[in-house]
Amino acid sequence: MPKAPPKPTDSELEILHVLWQHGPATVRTVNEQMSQQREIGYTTTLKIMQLMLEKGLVSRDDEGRSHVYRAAVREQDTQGLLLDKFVAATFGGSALKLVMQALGNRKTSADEVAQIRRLLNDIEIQNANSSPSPSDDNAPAV
Amino acid sequence: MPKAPPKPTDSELEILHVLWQHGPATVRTVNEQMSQQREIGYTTTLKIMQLMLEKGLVSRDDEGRSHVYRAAVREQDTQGLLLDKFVAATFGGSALKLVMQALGNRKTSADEVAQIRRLLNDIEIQNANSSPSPSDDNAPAV
DNA sequence: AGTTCAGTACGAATTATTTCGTAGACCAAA
DNA sequence: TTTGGTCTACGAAATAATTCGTACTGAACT
Repeated sequence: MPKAPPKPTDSELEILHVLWQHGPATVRTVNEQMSQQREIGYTTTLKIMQLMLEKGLVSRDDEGRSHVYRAAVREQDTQGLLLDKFVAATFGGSALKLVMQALGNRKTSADEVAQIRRLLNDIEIQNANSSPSPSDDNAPAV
Repeated sequence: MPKAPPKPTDSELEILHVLWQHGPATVRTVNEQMSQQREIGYTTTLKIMQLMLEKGLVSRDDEGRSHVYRAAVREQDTQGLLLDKFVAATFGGSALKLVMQALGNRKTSADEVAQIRRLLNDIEIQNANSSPSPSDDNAPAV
C-alpha cells in the first residue's frame, strides 16, 4: 500500500471542492473559482496545489505548458475521514451525539426529516437481516 | 458584548474535555488526565492553558499558589460552534449530508436508531406548531 | 533574434500551534 | 536560614500552513 493521503487542511479542502465539482482543472481555473469566494493570489493557490501533489491529494497531468490537476481522493472517502476525526475529537467518538447536536440545534425541514426517516428504515432492515434481533416485525426472506 | 471566544484547537479541545468532565482543576490534574492518553509535558499543558486563558476559553482562580482553571465555554456551545464550521467546510453547509454520512458509513444500533426517531418526532411537532406548513396532513388550529 | 505572455518553481516572511527548558517565587521542613 | 519541592512565567525552538514576490521557462508573435 502506498500509504493513504493525509487529512487535508481547510485550504486544501477548498481546492478539493473545486476539483470535485468542476472536474480536472488548471491552477488558473481553480484560482478563479476560489477568488469568487475570497481574495487569494494565483501563486498562493499554485503553492498549495503543489504541496497537495506531494501529499498525494491531487494528481497532475503536465502535458502542455499548463498542468492539469485532478482530485486523487474521492469526496465521500475524504468526508468520511474528516468526519471520523471530527467525531473523535469533538464528540468523544459518539456519532449519535453528533447527529443529535446537528439535528437539534438547527432548523430541520420536514423534507429532511423524511429523508432521514427513510435512511433509518434502511438501517433497521440491514440490522434485522445481518443480525437476527428478536425485536419487531417481519423479516422478509431474501 | 465582550466578543466570543475563538474556535479551540485540537489540543485546547482535549483540555476542555477534561475540564468539562472533571470540573475545575489545576494544571497538574489536567496534565495527569492528558498523560493517560498521550505523552505530554507539564509545561506544555500549562502553556496551552495560559493561552486559553488569554483567548477566554478558560477562566482561572489564583487564590493559593496553584491556580484553578475552569472551562469558560459550555460543552454544547463549543460543539455547536465547531459543528457549524465543520459542516460548512466539509459538507458545503448541508447538515443533512453530514447526518447521512454519519449514519450511513458506520454501524448504528437499534437503540440509537430509536433515539434519533424520537428526536425526529419532536422536530416534526415543533415544525407543525411554529410554522403552518401547507404540506401534509392535519394542521391543528392553535 | 528579441519581446511578450502565461505558466511553473523557488525561497522567504508571517502566523499559529505545540513543545519544552530554564528561571523565579513561595512555602514547608530541617 | 538554608534546602527542597511545587508552581508559575517567560522565552525560544520546531513544525505546519498560508501567503506572495521574484525568477525562470518556453511558446508565440513580430
